[in-house]
Amino acid sequence: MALSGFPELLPAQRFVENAVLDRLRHTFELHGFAPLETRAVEPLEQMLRKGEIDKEVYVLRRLHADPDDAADSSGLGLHFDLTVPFARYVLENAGHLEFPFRRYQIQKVWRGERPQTGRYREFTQADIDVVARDSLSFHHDVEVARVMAEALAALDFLPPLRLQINNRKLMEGFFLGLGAPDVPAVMRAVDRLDKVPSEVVGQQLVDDAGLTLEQAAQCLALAGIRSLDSSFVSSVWALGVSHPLLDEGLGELAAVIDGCAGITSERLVVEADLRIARGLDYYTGTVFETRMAGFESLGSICSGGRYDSLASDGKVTYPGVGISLGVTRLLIPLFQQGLLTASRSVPSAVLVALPDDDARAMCDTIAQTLRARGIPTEVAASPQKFGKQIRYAERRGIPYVWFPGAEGHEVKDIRSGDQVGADPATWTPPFVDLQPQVISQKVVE
RNA sequence: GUGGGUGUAGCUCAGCUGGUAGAGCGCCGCGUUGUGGUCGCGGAUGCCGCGGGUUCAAGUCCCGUCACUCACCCCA
Repeated sequence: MALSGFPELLPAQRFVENAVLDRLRHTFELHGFAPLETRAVEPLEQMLRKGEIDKEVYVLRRLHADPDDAADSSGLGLHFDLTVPFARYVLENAGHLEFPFRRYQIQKVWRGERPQTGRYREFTQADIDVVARDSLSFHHDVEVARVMAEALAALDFLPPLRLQINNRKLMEGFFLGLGAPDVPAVMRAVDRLDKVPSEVVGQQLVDDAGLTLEQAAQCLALAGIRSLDSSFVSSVWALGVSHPLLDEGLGELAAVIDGCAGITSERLVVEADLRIARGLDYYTGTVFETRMAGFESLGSICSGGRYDSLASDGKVTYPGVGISLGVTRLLIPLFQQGLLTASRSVPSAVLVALPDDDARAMCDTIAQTLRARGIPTEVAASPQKFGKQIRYAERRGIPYVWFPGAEGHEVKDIRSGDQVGADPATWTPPFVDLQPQVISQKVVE
């Protein structure tokens, strides 16, 4: 019985997911990010500090706990992201960590939401963050963007991606320079631009954020600016608004965009997009979102940003910058549309056919000889007709069937039908056949 | 949490104004007596989501319920 929102994968899909996780780990470690895993549960008060997501937290309770006894409640919940647990971890282990501390964390998280395509109750996130004590150099904003961009580019079987970057200081400075009375309200309205038509947002800017029609038009003009290089700066200047915070934000965003120059390919675009706002209010500077071509309705599949007070113990503040990839959100829709799978559903590259039960020992020896040389091999379960055994391999995508013989062995590539004499001590399949390969299909319209 | 849609074979679905369940794909077998795929022939498979009601009779109508799904909210 499938539980909605708690996806379970078939073996070929899990293989693809493993390939994604392997490549992410590889890229993150290549940049020196340390591996980290935190416990699955956090104290409720820890999680409820940020945002209004309290309803979404799965609470932990003993089956035999007395529901009427408040003291029997564990006070624990499953973590709903990896940022808040990381903040708690940094505070607890500050004495053992070297700052700036760079870590990656790939784990399941849980949210008690209503499931939908791209929205799950249990899903995997891959986070990278850099956190420092007291102050964090701005160049880490660039670093985080570059590392994730590189990691995304390494997932070369995905549809084209668009990493969109903006800056909260830029937006706030612009809104302040414009004379907006309620900056957060402006932010919320602009954040809805990808959901509702700009006329509606414009009306909301007037009605809810208290802007004049002219000010609202300026905000929409700002949100319409995007560029693949730092040319957005002059576009903003052309709007004639000035504020110190605006200049600071423009400088930071230009630095991030320039810092990512050279990463852009036909598969991954990095651009400044001044409509990106992010709902979460703890971001204070750089903000990231990522969209996947053909899957825009999923929203962002990789987001994050700069937060100046990720954690604080009262005396010391730990600012950070990070970005989080929604591995599950990314993969499940591709699986559902049949755009992504693996070349086979089992690791085996070779099936050793079993002529009869007496031959099992010999077949096991052949298999062991192949395995010793790194070739994943299984022996047929029963001495069925060879046609059946070949079909067994075909169903699973196993590319080779090995036929033992008294005078000599033969191995058949069942895709081509080619069958040749072979020695288990020396025969080696092409490298690509050793492991299942990720297969991606182009979107067909 | 709010609002819409849908629940029939392993999968995708069809089943008219109620008369006791079908197709395609897949699966199994045979043709092919130890080498699959193509082709041909044959075969198996259903608490028609669950509970109740109306009726001589319910997959079909009514009520309830659960599940799935889409949108809002929010977000990876």
